[in-house]
Amino acid sequence: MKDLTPSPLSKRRLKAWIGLLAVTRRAESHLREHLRVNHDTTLPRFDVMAALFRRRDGLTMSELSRMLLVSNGNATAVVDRLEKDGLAKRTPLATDRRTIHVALTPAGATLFETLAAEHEAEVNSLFGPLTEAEVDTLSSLLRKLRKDAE
Amino acid sequence: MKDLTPSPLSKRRLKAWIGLLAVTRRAESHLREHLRVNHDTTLPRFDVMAALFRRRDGLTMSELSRMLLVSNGNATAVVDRLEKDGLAKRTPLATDRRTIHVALTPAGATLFETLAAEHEAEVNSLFGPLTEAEVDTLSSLLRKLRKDAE
DNA sequence: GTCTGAAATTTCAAGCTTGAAATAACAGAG
DNA sequence: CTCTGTTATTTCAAGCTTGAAATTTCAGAC
Repeated sequence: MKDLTPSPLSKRRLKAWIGLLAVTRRAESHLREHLRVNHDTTLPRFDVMAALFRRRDGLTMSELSRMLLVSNGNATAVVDRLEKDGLAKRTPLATDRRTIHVALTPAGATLFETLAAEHEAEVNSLFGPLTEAEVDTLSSLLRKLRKDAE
Repeated sequence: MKDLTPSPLSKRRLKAWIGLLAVTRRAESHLREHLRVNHDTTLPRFDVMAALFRRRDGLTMSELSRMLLVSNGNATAVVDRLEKDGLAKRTPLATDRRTIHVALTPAGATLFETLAAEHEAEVNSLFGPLTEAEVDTLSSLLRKLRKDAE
C-alpha cells in the first residue's frame, strides 16, 4: 500500500535544494574538467575572465567580487594569478587612488574568446535533456528565486 | 523597434546555467553564514554530517565522497577534522582491511539534529518565493537534468 | 604460493575561498 | 586644516578542494 500523503512543503523544498546543489556540482565538475584537460586552466579564472570580458572598459575589484559573488580577498588572489600570467592588468585610477581598474590584456581577451566558445558548447550539451520550453521555465523559476534575495 | 528574434537556444541555456550558479552561490552563502554565526561550523562539515546521519550504520570513505560529489582527498580532510572534534569516528572493517567505516558519534548525531532543523528552516525561507507547484516543477526539471549524467 | 592488476584510502602541492584585520585614501563636519 | 567615519583594496590564517602519486590490501590467474 502506497503512502499517498504528500511530503510537507518544507521537505520538498529541501529536496529541491539538494537537487539544485547536485546539478550545479556535477556541471561545475564537468566544466572544470574541460578547462583543465584542454586549456590547463580553472573555473575561477574563467569566471573572472568572463566578467572582465563582459566589461571591456574595466572593473574595480569591488565590482568584480560583487559580480561573481565571491569575497574581496578571493578576487584579489585570482586576479593576482591572472596578472602574473599576463592575462589581466591592474591600472590605478587617477580620480580615486583607493580604487583599481582591472581589465583583460589583449592576450587575455583572445584566450577568453576561445574558452568561451567551448564553454558554451559544453553548457549546451549539459542542458541537452531539457526542451527549449523547459529551459525557459527553469530560467524563470531561478529568476523568481533570486528576486527578493536582492 | 524591438528585436523579436528569440535568443538562440544555446544562449538561453547559458543564461539558465548562469542563473543556476547564481542561485546556488547565494543560497550556499546564506546557509554558510547561518552555520558560522550560530554554530561556529561550516557547510562542508554539515554536508558530511548529513551524509553520515542519513546512513547511521556507517559509510566507507568512497561511498561518502561519491555521495557528496567531492574528491577522496577532500572527504579525508573533512572527516579528519570532524574526528578530531569527536563528532565522527573511523572504524576499520574486519572483512576488508582497505576500507574504513565512518559514522557519527552520539555527540555528532545530537549536534546534527539541531543543525538540521535550523538548516531546513533556512532552506524553507530561501524557497519562499516559489509556490508549491513551482517547487515541484523545479525539482522535476533538475531531476531531468541529472538523468543522463548518471 | 606468486604475479598482476584493481580498489580503498591517505598524502601532498597547488590553488581556491572565506572572513577578519590591516592599510590607505577619500568625504564631510566643524 | 583636522577629525571622524566610510570605502577600496590587500593581507593573512584557516579551512576547503582538486587531481595525482604513494600505500596498502584484495582478488583472480597461473
